[in-house]
Amino acid sequence: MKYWLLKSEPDVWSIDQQKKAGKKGAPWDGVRNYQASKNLKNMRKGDQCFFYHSNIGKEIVGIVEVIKEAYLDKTDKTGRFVAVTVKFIKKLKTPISLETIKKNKELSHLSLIRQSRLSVMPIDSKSWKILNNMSKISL
DNA sequence: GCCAACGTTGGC
DNA sequence: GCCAACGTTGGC
Repeated sequence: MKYWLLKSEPDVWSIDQQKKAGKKGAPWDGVRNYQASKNLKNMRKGDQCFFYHSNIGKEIVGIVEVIKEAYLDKTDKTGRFVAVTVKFIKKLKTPISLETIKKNKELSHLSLIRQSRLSVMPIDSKSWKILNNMSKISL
C-alpha cells in the first residue's frame, strides 16, 4: 500500500465536506498540474492519503482512502487530466500544522515543504508513521 | 525549441 | 494583500 498527501483549500473542499460524502466518497478532481496528475494515476485502491488544508489552517486534518483509481476528470474539458475517488476515514485528533512539520528534521525532505505548490504528493511509509504518531500527541 | 509574458498557488 | 516560486502559453 502507498501513502499520499492531498491538498485542498477548505473553503473549496474541506475534510468536513468529505466526511458528509460518506462511504461513497467524492471525486478528487480539479487537478491541473502534470506532476500532481501523474501522482493521481499512481494511486491504487486502498491507498491512504493525508488530507491537508492549504491557505486556511495549513495543517493535516484527516485521512481518506482511495476507492476508485484514476479516470478522466469530468471537469477538465481538454481531457488531459484525471481524478480519483476518495472516501473519508477519519479526522486527526490533533491536526498537524505545517509549522510543526517544518520543525521535524526527519520530515524536511517532504514535497510539502520543498515544493509548496504541488497539490498531490507521495509520502514514504516512514514519514507516514511519524506523522501518524504526531497526530495522536497533543503539543 | 527558446524564452518572455502571464497566470496560479500558497505561505507569510 | 503581497510576492516568490514555478508552471503554462504563445510568438518567433
